[in-house]
Amino acid sequence: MTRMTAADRRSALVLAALRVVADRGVAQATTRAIVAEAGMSLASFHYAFASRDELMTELIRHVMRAESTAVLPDPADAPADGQAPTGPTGPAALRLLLRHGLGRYAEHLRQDPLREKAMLELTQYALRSVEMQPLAREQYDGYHALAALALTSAAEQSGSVWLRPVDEVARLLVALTDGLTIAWLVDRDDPATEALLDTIADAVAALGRPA
Amino acid sequence: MTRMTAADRRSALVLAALRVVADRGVAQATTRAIVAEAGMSLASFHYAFASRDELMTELIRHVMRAESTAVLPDPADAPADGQAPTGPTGPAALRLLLRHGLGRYAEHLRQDPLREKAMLELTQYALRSVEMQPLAREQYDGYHALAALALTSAAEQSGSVWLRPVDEVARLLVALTDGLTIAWLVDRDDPATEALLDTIADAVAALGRPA
DNA sequence: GTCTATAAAGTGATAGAC
DNA sequence: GTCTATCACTTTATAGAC
Repeated sequence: MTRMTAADRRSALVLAALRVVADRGVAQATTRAIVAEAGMSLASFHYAFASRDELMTELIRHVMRAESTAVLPDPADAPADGQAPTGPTGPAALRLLLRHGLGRYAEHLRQDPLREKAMLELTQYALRSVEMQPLAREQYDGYHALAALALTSAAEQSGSVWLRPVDEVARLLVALTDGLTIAWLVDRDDPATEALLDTIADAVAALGRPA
Repeated sequence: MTRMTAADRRSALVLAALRVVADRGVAQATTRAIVAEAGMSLASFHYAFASRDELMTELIRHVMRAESTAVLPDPADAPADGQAPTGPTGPAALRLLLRHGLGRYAEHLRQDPLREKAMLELTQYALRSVEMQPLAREQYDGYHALAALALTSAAEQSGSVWLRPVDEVARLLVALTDGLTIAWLVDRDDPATEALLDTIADAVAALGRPA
């Protein structure tokens, strides 16, 4: 019917696949379900992709890129590199910065739970395939680097230093977000999650001290 | 061929299904794969279970029961209820108790990574089904209760009290184990995981103080 | 009770008309 | 390039012989 470039068709199929995975899960993301969501014929799928696995690989690559930017703090909120702290400093300030960042993630999770559920499923899916496992690894390397950046920025902004290497605190932070995501997806307990965010902020802030 | 009671056959199929899920994933745990693993015919499956979903429900129920006991500390290590601390006390003792318990979990994970991968997959699977979702919720309620018990015991043993409600610290601990499990399954980075355990012990111990 | 054989539906992928 | 029609295979589940 409609003429599209192969690249446009691939990207449309990837986006449709993401919606299907989010709504119904990886197992139900069949080629037929995906082309129906994209409004294409089955043959168009195989014109754009050699196989379902090729699409899944591209899908995983796509969500990993998108996720990294989605969790990034608004650049307007961050001070320029190497600048001196502008607001209040000390342990309480560090704790507040952490609490604020965590709250933003929780809000993101509540607003689009299917998306985070899909991310977890896609990670598991990648872990089952030798070809895709490196993608999962790259993704988590990216998360760790991103968390390290955010933690360094928070320390600078609050005039603090970390008592442990920032990479280790970053791994802790990533583990915490994964864990709180699963916990919330399982019981959807908002008050418990808010309390958890407070507890996390306390615990992580205890790993810093005034510079 | 061999005569078995229906209950025996069901339990044999559940155990076979767990092996298949661990080795090849939930998606590959077809009825055929499961009966092959159990050394039965396909018809025997449907004699014992009405459907594949009925088996999966029973499998999830089974692993949840088993997991709770697997992570429990050796009763020989724990002092009797309400007893006064016997060893060293104070923040360092609390941190050491936490680090020890975390180390035991990490060892469990390293020794049987497929099992923990299967647990995560089964949780996701349960979250996709309205009938099985309550099972996931029960499982995590159980985890939280178990973690609260372990944390209370650690505080008693080290003569400490928690600065936050123990249920909140418990939720933190469960989130951390889930998160570190995913991180390790993704990159299998043992040194980073050991460092993470140290960092976790520091951060969580900071939530306690001497009684 | 346990088997073999098969039904019924779904899957990824392709052929061939246009 | 895009479609319909179909192939070859796998899936869950059942029928019916023994």
